[in-house]
Amino acid sequence: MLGKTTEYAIRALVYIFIKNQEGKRPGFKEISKEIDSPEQFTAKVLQNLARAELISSIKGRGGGFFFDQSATPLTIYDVIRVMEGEKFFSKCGFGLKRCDGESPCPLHDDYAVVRGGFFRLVKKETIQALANKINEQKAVLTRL
Amino acid sequence: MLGKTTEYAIRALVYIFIKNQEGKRPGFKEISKEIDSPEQFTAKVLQNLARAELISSIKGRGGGFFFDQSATPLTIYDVIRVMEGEKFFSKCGFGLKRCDGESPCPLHDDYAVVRGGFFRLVKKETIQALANKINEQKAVLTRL
DNA sequence: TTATAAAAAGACATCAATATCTTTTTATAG
DNA sequence: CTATAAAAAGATATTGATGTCTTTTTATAA
Repeated sequence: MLGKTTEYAIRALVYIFIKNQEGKRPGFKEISKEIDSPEQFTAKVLQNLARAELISSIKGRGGGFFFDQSATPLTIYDVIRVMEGEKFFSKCGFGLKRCDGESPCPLHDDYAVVRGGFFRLVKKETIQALANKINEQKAVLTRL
Repeated sequence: MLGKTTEYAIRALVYIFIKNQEGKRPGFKEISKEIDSPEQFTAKVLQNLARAELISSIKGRGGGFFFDQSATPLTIYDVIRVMEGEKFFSKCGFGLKRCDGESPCPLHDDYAVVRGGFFRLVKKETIQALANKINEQKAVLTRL
């Protein structure tokens, strides 16, 4: 479903948020270790997230990654949009270049329902909500 | 969602079924032309489908691809299973190696619902049903 | 029995996603 | 200032998915 790049992004963001709550700004080495992702590749992912302004970063001693205090909760939707692009949510399940109510593929109607469910999920869930589940030990961030 | 390989497979199977209804056995050149897919690559996909016995093929003059008369309707699920492998339906949406009720990722419950919807869709829909939609002009097989 | 049509098979090519390595820039501590 | 810690950037490597080309096998028609 989601690419590894996006999975790393979501896991990294959750971890960053959790550490931020403790008043810390983790760096990419710590993050990649904790979320079980390749170090340098994770650095690139974090760069992209920072460039897209989903997080902020500070270079140099004592630097790292963090969410702005003022920031509103970040939806999974926003992360996917940045990492995979907007078309991710509209691609035809049957592979047609164009597919809509006008000229639908034979899966169109059924697929629209499933996709709608996915869309609602990612619009509802936020990095902060996921972090809370981890904090409350209702879910885990990694499993090796 | 699905790889191109799987998309080609589904479109090809629908086309083959439609032609079979007319008493014909299309070859890969005709198929790839009609479903807008690369010729040689489609030949490989069809080989795989034949090896997996989702369709049959006959070599030589007058040969081509076809469904056994006796065959029961073929679900999209079966096609995906052959093309993408069984794990396609159980992969964690968060990217964890292990993720279940026991030790869930923070997306697990919500994701299970969406995935369940997808699962039911592909278990319900069949190549034959999709072909009927095309025949009844309720849907299209290609759009260039 | 030979020519031809078609799928099967094998080898190779391309491209995007994923991953690593090295160098540069920036900030801070001492 | 200088050493050090950290992110940013650039270059390169690997891998898997996708795609192409060529040869081989098999069946049929003439």
